[in-house]
Amino acid sequence: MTELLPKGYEPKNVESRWRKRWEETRAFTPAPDAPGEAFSIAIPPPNVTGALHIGHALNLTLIDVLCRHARQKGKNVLWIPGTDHAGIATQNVVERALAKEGKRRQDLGREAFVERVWAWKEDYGNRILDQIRALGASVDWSRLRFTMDEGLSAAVRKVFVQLYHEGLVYKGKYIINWCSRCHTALADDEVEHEQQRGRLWRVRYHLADDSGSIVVATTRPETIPGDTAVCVHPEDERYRRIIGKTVLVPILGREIPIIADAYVDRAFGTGALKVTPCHDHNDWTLGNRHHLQFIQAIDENGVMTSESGPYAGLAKNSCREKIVADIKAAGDLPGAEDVEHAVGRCYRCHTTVEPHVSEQWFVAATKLAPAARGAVPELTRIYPEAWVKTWNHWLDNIRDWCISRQIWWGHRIPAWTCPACGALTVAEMTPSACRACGAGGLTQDEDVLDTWFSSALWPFSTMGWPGKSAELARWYPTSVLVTGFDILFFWVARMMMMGLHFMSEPPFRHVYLHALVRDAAGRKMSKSTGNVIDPLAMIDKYGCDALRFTLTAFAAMGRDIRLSEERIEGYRHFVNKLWNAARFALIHLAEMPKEVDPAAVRGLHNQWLLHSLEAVKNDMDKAFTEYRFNDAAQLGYKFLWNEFCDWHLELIKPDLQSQDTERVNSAKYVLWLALREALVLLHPIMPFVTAEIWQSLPTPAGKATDIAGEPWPAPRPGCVREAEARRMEFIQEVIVAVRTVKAELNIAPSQKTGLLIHPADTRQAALLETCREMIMTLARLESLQIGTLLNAPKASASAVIQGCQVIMPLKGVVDLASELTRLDKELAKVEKDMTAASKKLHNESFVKRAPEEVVQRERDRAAGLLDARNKLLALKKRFTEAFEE
RNA sequence: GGGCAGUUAGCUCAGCUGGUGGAGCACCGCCCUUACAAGGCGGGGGCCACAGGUUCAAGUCCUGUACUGCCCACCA
Repeated sequence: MTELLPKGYEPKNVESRWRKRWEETRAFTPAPDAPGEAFSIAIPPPNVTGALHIGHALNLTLIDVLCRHARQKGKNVLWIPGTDHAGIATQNVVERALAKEGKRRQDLGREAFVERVWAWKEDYGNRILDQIRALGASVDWSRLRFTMDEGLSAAVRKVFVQLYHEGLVYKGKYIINWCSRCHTALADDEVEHEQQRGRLWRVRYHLADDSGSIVVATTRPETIPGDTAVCVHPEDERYRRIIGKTVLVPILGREIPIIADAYVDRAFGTGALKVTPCHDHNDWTLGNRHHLQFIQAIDENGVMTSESGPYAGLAKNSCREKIVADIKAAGDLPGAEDVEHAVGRCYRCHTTVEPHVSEQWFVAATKLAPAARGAVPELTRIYPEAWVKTWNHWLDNIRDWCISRQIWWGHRIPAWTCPACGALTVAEMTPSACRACGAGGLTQDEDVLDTWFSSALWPFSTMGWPGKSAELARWYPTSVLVTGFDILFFWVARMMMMGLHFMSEPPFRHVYLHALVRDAAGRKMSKSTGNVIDPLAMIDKYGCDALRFTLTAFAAMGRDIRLSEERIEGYRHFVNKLWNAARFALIHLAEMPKEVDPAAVRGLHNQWLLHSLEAVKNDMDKAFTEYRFNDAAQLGYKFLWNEFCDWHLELIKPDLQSQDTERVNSAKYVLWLALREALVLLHPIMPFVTAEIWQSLPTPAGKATDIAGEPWPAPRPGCVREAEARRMEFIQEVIVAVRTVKAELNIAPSQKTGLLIHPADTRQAALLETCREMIMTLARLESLQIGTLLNAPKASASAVIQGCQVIMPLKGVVDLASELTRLDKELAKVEKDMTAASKKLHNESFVKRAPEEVVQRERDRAAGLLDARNKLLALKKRFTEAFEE
């Protein structure tokens, strides 16, 4: 005996109960030797910096939908959860927290500071795990990972050491991007370029031999103390004769050469460029090509160095003001103009990034990239495909990846320097002696690795690599990577490079890049704009299933999602609709109904619903497999609401009251079957409400089970019945026609009327006769005659459906004029369609060149329209006569 | 400067390989019909951004234009 569900769906208790149950029964902890095709997904590990945002909610929902669907399809599914230590980002938030106590990390010292970050990680990391739970993510908690846990750290060291010995990791002095606030080097893609208004100054450099001068254009006059050349285009007639001469650096008076290089754009500025190899990426290249001097004028704190003469000790911005003033005073500033130019900013703290020369560690991405590029699309497919071009372009133009960071939170670089001979020892374990000379007392490199270095190993490091784990054997490569396109390069490309190199197989078969979640106005959500939608608050307010359904329904490939609270509220109605449909069903399914053969079930409406069910089963399955999440959601929505609730539940109501037990059984069994399967179809998207209802449904075995373990319903070919479905649709059209007539004539739906139907042929007549009760109930009729309209009163409202005439006698109260307007409207529509059809059919080339089947369809249509028009005209004539009488 | 998306009903968006333009929300009207008013039933509303082209036939394919958004890029 099942209990009645409460009147309204209350998500809170239901959700927490199921969360707990699934975790306790280890429902999502797969055994490597369990049967089924392997299916695995590595979670994009959220940063332990703060709370999950709506983008995470989208990401986790989509992954969960795929995982639950894969389980339904009998696959052996592994979804490993975890979090990322997020080097710079986490260090920054902890430093900010420290600042509130008036402390800096240096006050604590490295060890104490790192401990403090670990404490933060415990706290916030756990909050994030709870949020993953809240979203209903069916992850395997027994395999939880963190990028800095022991196993993953071992993987990091192993990878670093091996790449070092292969020459794919190297240390070198290069120009890198320096954030003076985070006090660390950044990789190229950690710099965000932003158009900014700036000023372009023209500065005169005098020739050393006093034979003239050359004017260069610069946006960064504070770098003048670092100038080691002036560069012009070799074919620039204006400067040709002075190439090779020397000029004096303004104010400082240092003598530097004029060089020529085709890199210079003659049309820009004055066509002459000052070269500062230590403070500009291009100038660095020029400096190397022309063997220039390298002078560091700005230090890592953004302060002018001793090389800057009178400006030493000034902050770079003050230096700029002062040097411009000084040059102007010297009469060597012939002009200045406003320009738009790109400025690099730190992606973590938005401080302007300074190109800086220093010794750093690099991964030879240039050598690893070709394999990664080649893997797509043969070994790994990217969805949507539009991203493949971007992928290729990025990998083709890649530069070596700077991986050392001058911060404290992260994987310390496993490289030690010998105090005796200065040699480097790179090893997985702390070495006791120098590799070169055997001396002891080695000191470890102070730097840590870029956070993306460990993320790059995630798909295999989480499965136990470098050990030979059962997980790796069973589940690597992962089936699909689901992530936002914003980390395509940071993460996806690097995983590909590392995966191919260390596992000889790509880390994933598919990459599904989902959109960004924006606000209703299309703006990026951010705390500063104040337009964030907090997923937890939404779950609290509307329930997890409503949020999940909304995100799924909006996840159309290749398009951003504009989300607003109203949308979530809207889909909550759908969750509730399902709930109430189930309540109705349960009233009649107190006990398991007697089984009937679905392929031989009685009743056109039952056959129709089972036919629809076959279609939606098939279509949704396909949509899930092809990552068309929005289609899957919509298919489920339509089936449940429009077909199951709006039609079928209404159609079986008379059955359920019937004395005919076979009829009652058929209705109940189809109701049971359709609801049951609909729940399974919707379960990947709405796990909680479906689990709760499922549990209340009777089963043949008599006891409640867990829908999470229920397979995707098998196809039932015997239920595919095109002809019966078409017939049912005809009956529906008739019913809608009656309702429309009533509504438009302002007859209350509840007011029962009589009806006369004149079928177009005997086949229709028979069909209508079998569906007499359905029509009477759903159209709310007090009487129904099926036959000729000879004895119909002339004062009748009418409609024509597939040649079938539907006549509703009007009683005194009804407004006769509005029926005339209605008929005219109907006629106008038919005539418009007729004109279009006949125009087509009178077009010789159409008849001659279009496929026969298209032409025939058009002919049939025209014939149908003509018939409808004639019948409507006749009806109108009768009606008009009645009106006149 | 290059590249990639997008432009369809008031709003947010579907529309696959070309063959009578859809959904949800919003709006209007009638209904508390015993699962659901978070509901039922019905309705109005679109020269599918613009201009060409291919085709018997174009929202759909091609070319160009205009906006919008994103990505990449060393023009000081």
